[in-house]
Amino acid sequence: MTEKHYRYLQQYFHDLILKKKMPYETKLPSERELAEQFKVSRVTARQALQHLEAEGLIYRSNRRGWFVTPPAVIYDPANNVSFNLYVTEQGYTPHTEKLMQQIESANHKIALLMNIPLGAPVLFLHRRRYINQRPVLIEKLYVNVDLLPGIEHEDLTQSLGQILRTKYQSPYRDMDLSFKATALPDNEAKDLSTSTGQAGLQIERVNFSDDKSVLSVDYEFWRHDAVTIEISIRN
Amino acid sequence: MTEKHYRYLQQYFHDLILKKKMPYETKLPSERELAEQFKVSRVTARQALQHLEAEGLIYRSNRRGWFVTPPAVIYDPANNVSFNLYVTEQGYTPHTEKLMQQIESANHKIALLMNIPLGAPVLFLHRRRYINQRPVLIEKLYVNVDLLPGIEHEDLTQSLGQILRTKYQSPYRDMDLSFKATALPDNEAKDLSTSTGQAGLQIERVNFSDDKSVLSVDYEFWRHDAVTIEISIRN
DNA sequence: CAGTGGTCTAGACCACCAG
DNA sequence: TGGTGGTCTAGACCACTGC
Repeated sequence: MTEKHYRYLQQYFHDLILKKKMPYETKLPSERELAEQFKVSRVTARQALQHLEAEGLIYRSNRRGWFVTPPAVIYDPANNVSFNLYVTEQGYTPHTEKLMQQIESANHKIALLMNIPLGAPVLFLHRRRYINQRPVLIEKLYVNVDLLPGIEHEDLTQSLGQILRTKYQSPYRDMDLSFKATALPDNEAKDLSTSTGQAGLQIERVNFSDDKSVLSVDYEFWRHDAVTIEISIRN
Repeated sequence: MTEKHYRYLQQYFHDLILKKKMPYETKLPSERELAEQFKVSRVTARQALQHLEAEGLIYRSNRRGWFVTPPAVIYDPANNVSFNLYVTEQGYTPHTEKLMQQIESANHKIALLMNIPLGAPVLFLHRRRYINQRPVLIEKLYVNVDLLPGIEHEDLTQSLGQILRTKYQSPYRDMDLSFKATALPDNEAKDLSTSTGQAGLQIERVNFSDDKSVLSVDYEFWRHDAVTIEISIRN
């Protein structure tokens, strides 16, 4: 027996979804139903579902069930377009939720990056961002308040780049980017109402001003199936 | 009972590995041994191992066992440094294996990208690249032979960028990059001797010459735990 | 050949979500 | 409260690796 049982179930939904027979956000039958229909144990059905999840074709939401994944949004971190704008331009509906905002003391890493004293005040911003009501991104931002006085009184569900450009005449220019495919940490997985250990894409971004001082440091955790990064390098 | 059994095992090795008590490439005990030692079923032990794998702390090699993951290499696709060079510079040993090389007819997608007729000859190159004897990257390359006559007679285990620079005075300059965290396709998973559905990082790169013609199109599939992408954007 | 991970079963209870 | 996914057990056989 070289046929793997879970492959049937996987292939079945793989084909259905790619042929667009199942619209985005469609709920799949329950694991118990699938197990019965495909005459496999529930464990085997789950294995198939987990493979489909890894392929990015379906996702789970907490204990509510499995759903067909909508298309990934295309994101160019080097291009200073706000989340709200590029999501809208691609035909989706963005939404940003501020989970926390507070002035913190810079820890070692942040102090070093921003070239400020250890313990100096920085603005910490914790946001959750949605595409079509689906939470796709957790963002943790550290902002240099010395360079941007009063920033904490702005509407921080907006794009920071936007605020800097319009209110501070201090747009992002240069940046250092880092990407890593890794499991979402437990907290971020929970905030994205997915399961612990779920695959994700981690982005770190250090934003510099014209005079090369660090305006902000940005940590982003994306659902792996929600985003494709595209960057053009032009010399 | 709020304690999850698999968490004990996961935490145990998580701590051991982060405290560097287990050197890279150390083999873990077998799943059956772990199940017995931690008094859980083998299924539960496997779940813990899969979580550690998602974290990038351990990896599996075919049916040989589970091993501690070595550190990820840092890769800047925008910087024209060859694989051999940047791997070496970071203290590891690179190796490249040519799996296949042949002249093919351009399919629709490649013809469109390269702006050549459908069916025109292109050089297809299929390579596997290793870091410290561990296969980490599968590369599929399409090269514009019209612009680079004789390229098929070069030593194609070398960096293509290197060859272009030294032999053709036609270095890569501009490029379009795309990244996506996704499961490795079955063939690539097999070539990397990991399991199907394993998390990976997919990179697509279109390389342009000085006059904006397309020199090559590059598809890369990395083990997710083997690489961190770093790019600097300077305006 | 022995040992490994890969697949699979037929149950069970728990934690959480929605109505 | 009923249904969902999340966790878990104690087995079993298969496919492949390495000796």
